[in-house]
Amino acid sequence: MNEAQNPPESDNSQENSSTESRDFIREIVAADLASGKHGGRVQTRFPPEPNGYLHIGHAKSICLNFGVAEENEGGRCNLRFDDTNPAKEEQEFVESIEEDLRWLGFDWGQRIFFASDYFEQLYEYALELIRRGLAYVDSLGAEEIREHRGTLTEPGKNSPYRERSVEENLDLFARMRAGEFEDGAHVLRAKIDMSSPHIVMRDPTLYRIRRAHHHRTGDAWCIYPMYDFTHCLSDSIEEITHSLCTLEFENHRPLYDWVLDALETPCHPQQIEFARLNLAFTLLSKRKLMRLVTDGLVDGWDDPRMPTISGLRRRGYTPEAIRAFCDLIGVAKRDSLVEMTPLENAVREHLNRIAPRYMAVLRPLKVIIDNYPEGQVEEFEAINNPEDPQAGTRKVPFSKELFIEQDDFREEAPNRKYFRLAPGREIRLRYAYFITCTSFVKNEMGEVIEVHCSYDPESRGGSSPDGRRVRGTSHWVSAAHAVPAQVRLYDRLFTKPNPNEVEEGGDFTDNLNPASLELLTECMVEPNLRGLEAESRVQFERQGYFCVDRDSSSERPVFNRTVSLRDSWAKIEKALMG
RNA sequence: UGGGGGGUCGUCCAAGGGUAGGACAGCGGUCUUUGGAACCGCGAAUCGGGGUUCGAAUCCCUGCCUCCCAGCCA
Repeated sequence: MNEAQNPPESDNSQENSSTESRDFIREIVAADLASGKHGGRVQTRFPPEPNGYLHIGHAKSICLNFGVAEENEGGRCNLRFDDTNPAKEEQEFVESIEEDLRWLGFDWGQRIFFASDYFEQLYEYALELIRRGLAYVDSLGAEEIREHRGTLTEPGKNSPYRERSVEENLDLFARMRAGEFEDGAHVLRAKIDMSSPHIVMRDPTLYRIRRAHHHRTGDAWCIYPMYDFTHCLSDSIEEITHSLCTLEFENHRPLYDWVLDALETPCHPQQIEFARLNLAFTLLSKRKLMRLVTDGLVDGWDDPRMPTISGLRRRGYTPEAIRAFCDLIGVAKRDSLVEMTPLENAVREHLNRIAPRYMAVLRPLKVIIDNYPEGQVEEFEAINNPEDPQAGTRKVPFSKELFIEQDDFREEAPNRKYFRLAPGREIRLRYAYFITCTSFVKNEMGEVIEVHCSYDPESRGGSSPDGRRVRGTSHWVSAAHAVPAQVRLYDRLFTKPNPNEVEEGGDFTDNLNPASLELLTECMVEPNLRGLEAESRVQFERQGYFCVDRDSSSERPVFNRTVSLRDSWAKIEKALMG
């Protein structure tokens, strides 16, 4: 939440120099600016429909639209809710969208608009279209309209109502508005060309009758304008110069231009299409994300496994990381499937710079230092962030009984490259002492439950006066001081790069990863980790970046793993095992 | 079989007739009190076939592959 107050990253400011390559959209904007095409203005807009939560795919569009505006002198970007379908839209979504946008670090000043604010104007435009003989009221049913539309390869047929007089159309349309007809009894259509090879041009529907409560206009209207009619006119009303949208709207551009050419409008914005983001192992479709939420397949829109902005936030992502990611992937027209790695890498990169370090043992194994005085407690000074000296230091208590990570001990060292604890092996406890394993204890299940060590008092602080080399360093928590915590480890939501790839008759939920959440309830963390604010982001040394969940309490902190640290030992081990 | 788009390293993005480049991933190394970070180095691509040209990722022809469109959704 506090990030919203931070100015956007300016690290890349030098990349804006003219020698840097620009994407094709910025290229067009620059050329238009140079030629004075839109009177030297740059005005974009981000036009979400409030029918779901924003996701990382929207972030791409947001960064593009707000970015293009920001980069140009006097450039502006409007926030406009495309709320023309009352059946799907809700106030909750309007609020979440604004919140996510602000959190991402964008500002639209007073320029927040709603397509529904233009309903009256839009209605006037429709009247004008009718007067010009360019629109008519069709009384065919939905089914019949579909039949008349033809197919991809066959032209459509004119509706028998196509040649109604202007007067009759005006009268009917007014009565549609007045509520004289049942839902679906009539529609207003543009009169274009039923034999057009562009299906979108075969007399597209402009208005439909729909008695539904609208989140803003309430019951004031029973007719609602369609996207194709609304969007271009809204753009024009707001004097947008460049209307950036995704590729699936490329087919609609002839209609976008037709409407604006058919009417006298303030201006004629240029629609430019770019490829939407696809992210491997997840889904970027509001409809499908909604399904995950409503079917209880995830824990709400902000489940940390969700690719939503709110999910990423709860997962521990930063706005800076998301923006850096959007920067990295670029903008083009070709379909692509972006790997998860650059996203993870972006957050690692940012968190490495800002996240304070702590020690936390996720899967504890008891270590007893036999030659350490019973009852003695020492405090060691630990560096909060080696990347940031300003972050200072903290004290961590140490005593005879500790917890280390189960992974940091083996009954037998597997190979020469293994630097961790094993009988006879010496390791360093971070910031503390060198210890050597002398023995271990197993339970009746054959599991190691206790490791005995001796320590070298000379190695206090983590280095030995004789200069002997110790390759392995383990993090640890003093048993007597440890705070029990819960940690949630997240993995990819789906098992396939493209979750939509399913067996005949199946659907995307078949590809849900059953292991996307692993709950660790026995974790032991250093006392300094108690009482952090929700959404605090930290690094657990040697493990990864974690974020304090809102379910956290000071008796029982709860952490979500944002992303693990790069783990080159895991790679070595994997390679060894073939 | 209609119309509209798109095909460049594993991935994402450049090069707009003149040495195919960057980022990420990968691999190798240096350093290291996080097997983290940082730093250094190495491999790796123009969808196919013709043509124009001294010279083609780029221009022309042709073929192939792929995405989008038949909502009273956006």
